[in-house]
Amino acid sequence: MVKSAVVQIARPAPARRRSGLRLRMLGRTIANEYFYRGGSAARRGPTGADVASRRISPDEWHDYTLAISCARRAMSKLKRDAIMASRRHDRPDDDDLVEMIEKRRHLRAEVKKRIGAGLVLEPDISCGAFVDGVKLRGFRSSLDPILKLFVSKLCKGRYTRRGSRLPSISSSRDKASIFPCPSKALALDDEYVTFNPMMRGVFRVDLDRDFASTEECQEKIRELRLPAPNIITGVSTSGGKLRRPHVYFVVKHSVCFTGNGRNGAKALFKLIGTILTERLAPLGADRFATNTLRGKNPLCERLTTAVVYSEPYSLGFDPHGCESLADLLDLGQYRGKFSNFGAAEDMLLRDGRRGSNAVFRTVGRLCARLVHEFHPESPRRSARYRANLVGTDHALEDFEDAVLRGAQQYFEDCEQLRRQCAKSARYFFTRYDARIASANRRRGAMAAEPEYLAALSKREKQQAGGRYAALKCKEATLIRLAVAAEEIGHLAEDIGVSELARASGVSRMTIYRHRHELERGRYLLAEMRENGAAQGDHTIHAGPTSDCNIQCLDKRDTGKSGSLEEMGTPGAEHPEGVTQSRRQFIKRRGSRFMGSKSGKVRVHALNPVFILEIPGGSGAKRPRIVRIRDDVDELAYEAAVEPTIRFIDDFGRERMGNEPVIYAHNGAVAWKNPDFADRRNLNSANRRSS
DNA sequence: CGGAGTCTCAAAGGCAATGG
DNA sequence: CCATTGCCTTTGAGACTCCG
Repeated sequence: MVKSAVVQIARPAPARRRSGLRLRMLGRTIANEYFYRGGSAARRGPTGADVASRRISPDEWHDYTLAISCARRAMSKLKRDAIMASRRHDRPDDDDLVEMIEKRRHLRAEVKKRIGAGLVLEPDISCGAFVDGVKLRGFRSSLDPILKLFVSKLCKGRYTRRGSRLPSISSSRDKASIFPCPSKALALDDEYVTFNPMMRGVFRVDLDRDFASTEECQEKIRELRLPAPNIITGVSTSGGKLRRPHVYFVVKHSVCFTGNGRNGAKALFKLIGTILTERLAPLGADRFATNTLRGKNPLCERLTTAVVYSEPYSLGFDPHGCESLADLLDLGQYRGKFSNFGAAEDMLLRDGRRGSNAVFRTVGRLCARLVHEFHPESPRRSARYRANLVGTDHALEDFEDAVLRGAQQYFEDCEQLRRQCAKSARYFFTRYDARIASANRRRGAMAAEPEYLAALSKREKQQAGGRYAALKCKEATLIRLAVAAEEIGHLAEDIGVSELARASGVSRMTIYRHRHELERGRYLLAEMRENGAAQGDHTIHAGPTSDCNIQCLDKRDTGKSGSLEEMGTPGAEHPEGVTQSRRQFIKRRGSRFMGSKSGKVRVHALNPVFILEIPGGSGAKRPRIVRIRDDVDELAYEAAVEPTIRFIDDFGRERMGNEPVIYAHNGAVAWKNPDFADRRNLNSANRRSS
């Protein structure tokens, strides 16, 4: 028994990965270190024969694979040894091992059966509705690229989380009992799945009401002036109603939610999730949703899935053509309206009322906070629009008024307050730089503006970083000058240039440059001391801070941006009332499932052309293309659905072998896979589908 | 002669991204 | 993780002129 276990353990292929020469070198070094046998094992890893002939024991094999895994994760030797020791400690004994191997063998067989023979669904009650049975092959995710992307937002089947040997994907037949499933392929047949909590790329909104159809659901969402969801999933009742659907928005690049993830991107992700729920509240979205990391599974064959928009979104601006949710939702208007945003600043303002120069400080903070709302170069679109409409001078006046109104909440109205407000407002307005504007400069270039930084391209971020660095450099010089002047005992303006240069250690030229900003240096010094005192830090360091919160959102997409072609605006395509929409042709890249010739699809997030609906149960064999817009002319419409029809062809071949593939167009006209063209079948299918 | 003021240009220096 | 690139101002050396 034990011997057979040994042989089984050795079955996995030797760790000859093609992931790089360096990796192999590292693995080999460690292999040598741990169990050098002076022969082939060290060079190419142990084989089954090695193990069988007892030249390498199962324990050693475990050590070997674990050592390689540690090396791949670039661990220190100390940590590696600790992990290996702990693994040795709780390694299963031989009987457990045999059981484990049996389980895995069974699992592999299940997966093989699912992929090969297909899925047999028994008639059953699913999510509170009866669904009839059906036999299907293949996976629903083959039908549309967005479904595949959705799958990538789930955990892998096994061993995804470091330090955890538990399967990380969970699935279940109902909402209440979720259980871990060791295979992703099998988990995707269940009604509920859990998303990857570490890399989040899916927004799930739960709509707690029934809809007559998916078209109605999409229509209601459109009426709320929201971008089209990528996927709508629910169960169809016998009356054809869509019951309590889950609405999904999928983001192309997931946001890292581990400890190392950037706070800006996390904040933006959470904010967008909150806003989507808030805006969908009229349709029954639960804004106190308990777990947004679990949702109805669009790939489950019992549920009805509608693909409304098959291009993924991005959080902020994406140079490669993904439409930005921040843009489509007009995030600027929500600033300060949700918890965590603006609350801390309110506290600062309240606390700032004490002290000798309270007016000066409070007005300054008010200005810093409000200037974004009025400046013509503000990152906020609404502010830019308004400022350009009324003109810069008028915007400045408005800004002064707003600051005064704000200050009156904290201080008695008097001439001195008005003067201070006007002076500070002018100061902030004239020195406003949108690229480095931030509510809290000490935190880095654009840390307090998640919606803004996400909207920047890589180049723009670099530019902003450069400007920010330069600004900090200048401020450091100003502070040095202020410190030197203080040591001399006069105002910097009253000290000779050469003397001040000698005292401060900067060049004369630099002092000439900053002659008119010496006062600002004093202000910065005072501010720095104040902040330092608040944090119990009495050393003065004028250097820049290093904790910038910038998440690279376009890091991995270095491919050619050739998939995006800006085109003219055809009249038939014009969505009324949607003024800022960008119309694009997005060319889908060809792949195995999309057909060999990729077509051009005219799509837009605010007004998609059609919905691809895959019903649950036996209806899964009959996907429907539902037209949801009347203002598109026939030719444009045909061009839009054509690639999708191609996908369905491939999908159908995979799913049903030689059975005819039927898909209804708009619920009335049916096309059939031309390979199986048969007029008679087509007509009967048409009757069945309508 | 030394301080004040001006100009030019290359180097510095910090931030963000990238690639191995 | 680390070296490197790209980016953007600031900075400083050095040269020059003017003036008391």
